[in-house]
Amino acid sequence: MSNNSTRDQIIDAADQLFYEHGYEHTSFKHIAEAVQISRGNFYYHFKTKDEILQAVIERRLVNTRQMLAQWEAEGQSPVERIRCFIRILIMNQSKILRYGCPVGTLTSELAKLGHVAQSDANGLFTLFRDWLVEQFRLLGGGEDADELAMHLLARSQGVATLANAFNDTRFIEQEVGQMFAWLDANAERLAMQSETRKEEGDRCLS
Amino acid sequence: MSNNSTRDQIIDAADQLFYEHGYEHTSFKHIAEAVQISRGNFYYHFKTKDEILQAVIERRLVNTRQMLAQWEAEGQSPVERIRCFIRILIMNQSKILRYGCPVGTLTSELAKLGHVAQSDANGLFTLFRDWLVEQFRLLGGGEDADELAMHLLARSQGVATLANAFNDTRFIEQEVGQMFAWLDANAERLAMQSETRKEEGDRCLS
DNA sequence: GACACTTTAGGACATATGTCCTAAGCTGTC
DNA sequence: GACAGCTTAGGACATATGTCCTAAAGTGTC
Repeated sequence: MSNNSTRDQIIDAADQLFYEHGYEHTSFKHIAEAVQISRGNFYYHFKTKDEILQAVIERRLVNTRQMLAQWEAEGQSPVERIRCFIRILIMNQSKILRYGCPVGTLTSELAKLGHVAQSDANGLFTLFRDWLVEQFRLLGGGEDADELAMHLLARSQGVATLANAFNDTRFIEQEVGQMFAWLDANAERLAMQSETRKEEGDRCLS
Repeated sequence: MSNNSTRDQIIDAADQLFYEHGYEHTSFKHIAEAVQISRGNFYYHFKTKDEILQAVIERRLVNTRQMLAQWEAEGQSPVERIRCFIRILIMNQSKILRYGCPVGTLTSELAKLGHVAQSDANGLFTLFRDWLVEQFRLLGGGEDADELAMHLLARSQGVATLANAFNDTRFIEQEVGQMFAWLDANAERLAMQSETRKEEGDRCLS
């Protein structure tokens, strides 16, 4: 999706800097220096700071969609796919310890700034939410699928925030273990429920 | 704790503005205008922006300690006290929907800025953490008390972050209900465990 | 009323920032 | 080689910001 064009390099650098130092605290100059181009050149590609933010969010949306699609393509069970989601906390451990969750911290900042792009950034959350809802539905979650999805999303957000504040690796591992257990328990419960429902259906038919 | 002195008014205004718009996005001018004083007068009370942040954090620490002490003074059971903590999400609902958790968003921002006051802000988390640990210990949590405290802290953080992003009141209520249930289940479990331990002790004595 | 101390007002100053302009360099096509 | 279009460099410009200075106003004490 991203080649080596100046424009893409700018988005890459901005993406990283926004994550590490926040949107507001990142200036044109910072980004230009990171890419080693002049501010004038920068302006040629992006007229305003909002434009870069927009591009960064769009790239993140694309990358996230791609990641979710890959998890699906790997053809595992819904439970295994949800485990992939939980495992992000482990995979991105060191970054999370230092800068928190890229999605959560960005939406929080934009909410405080009253920035117009806030709803676009929220789209990142929605992406994960909808995907998780789909997985829980496949597990037989039915009406509860959204509640389960939001619950898991919230758990991982909280873990990222506290792990960042306390700089605590062990806490992440601890909570990830609990989330796995929670997932297994719910998967089993939902399987049993749909089993029961099937039997009831059979009884009605006979 | 806070009287009506100019200094206190400044801290009040800064506290609120830092929460609503973020530390970096709040300028000397914003605060001065909120208090309706000149920038010169402002400078008389606080030489640097860091000094105001320090004062705001200290005030928050004092207020939080006071709140926790009050929960204890009301002389209820540890479970009821922990419920007070969970209920913050309900009490401060409208603010959380708009600006997220005051503690979590501040520590996140300071972490990104690499600000020296980050550790002081983390003290706010530590305050809640230690207090919760104490409550869970009273419930018989023993070794697990810290894990339970951190878990609850993380859950409420996650709820605040997502409620803010999705501007969703119902989600807060939903999750608060689940946290209450989680608390009751754990309180019961811990009570049974310490009961068993007591019986084992009795058996050893006999 | 004189004096010392605290508090306030208003603006100075250097720096940083977002935005914008102009001229030069590069690249491919005829 | 000429030309057009894309890309880049460098700096201009107005504004905002954190910090700092000086003078005046207010306040209480003797």
